[in-house]
Amino acid sequence: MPELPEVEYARSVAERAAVGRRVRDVHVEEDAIVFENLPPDLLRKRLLGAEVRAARRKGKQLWLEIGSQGSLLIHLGMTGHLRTPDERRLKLAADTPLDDGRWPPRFAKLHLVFDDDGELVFTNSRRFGRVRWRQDPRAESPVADLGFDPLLEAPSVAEFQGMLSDRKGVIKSLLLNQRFVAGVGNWIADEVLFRAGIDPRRRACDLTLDESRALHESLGYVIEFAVSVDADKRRFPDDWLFHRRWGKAAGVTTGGDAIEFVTIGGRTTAWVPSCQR
DNA sequence: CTCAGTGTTCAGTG
DNA sequence: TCACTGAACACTGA
Repeated sequence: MPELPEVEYARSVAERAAVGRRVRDVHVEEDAIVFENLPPDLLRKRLLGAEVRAARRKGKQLWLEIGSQGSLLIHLGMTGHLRTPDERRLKLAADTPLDDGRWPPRFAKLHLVFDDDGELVFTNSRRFGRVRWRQDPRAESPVADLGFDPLLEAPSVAEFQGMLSDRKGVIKSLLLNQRFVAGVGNWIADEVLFRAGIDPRRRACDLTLDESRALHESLGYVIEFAVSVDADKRRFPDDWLFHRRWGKAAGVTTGGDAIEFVTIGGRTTAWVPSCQR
């Protein structure tokens, strides 16, 4: 479930299953919310017989280039996945109770079948995900409105320090602002601030140069590590706050420091007052 | 039964 | 106009 590392994994799943293939069959669920203004017949017409040329991503936005006409732009929302029969077995079978082994999976919204008999399914149980058509995604909303992607185009430390000094909002909220940095969600924002030792309630422009540098470093580290293990949370390092903010292990870090919760920008924020100033 | 939630948008405020 | 905040959205699972 989708912050940048999960979306990057979904992109790689789509790349392996779809790129270089032609679409032989399309099943579209009737869903005016998820498909916005995209009528099922039109979507089917655009996809059928077309070749998938590439699978790309910026922030949490993911798109498949379809022939030379345009791209199928997908946002996973809070509960979206891209599934293939293999991927389901290999990685995510144990990941969510929604995955009970059936194929096509529950909550399938779009089901593509390719000329090599491969398949790709977009699922979305709570319907915050979106499927859109864009001629040139990078030049149009919402991709055009995104800030930098920390994996693809991270600014230098000096540039990042300058960007922070221009912002007077709360740092946790700024990290969640996709127009500032694309791909950071609630748990990554908390993890990054924990690692950098910064109180999530601080104003961005009040951070010292050392703190800004630490934040730049931790943003790169957390995202690159999570991507390197295919966003598999079981492989995240033990000392990450991630493992300690929910469930039975919640409440105390591996170092023995108390974890507290506060609402910032409408989101539950986990932080460690004794380590974050 | 109630409520939180790995996300985004939009109305309202300063 | 800009920056920012908080509510609303849809629905499952705890």
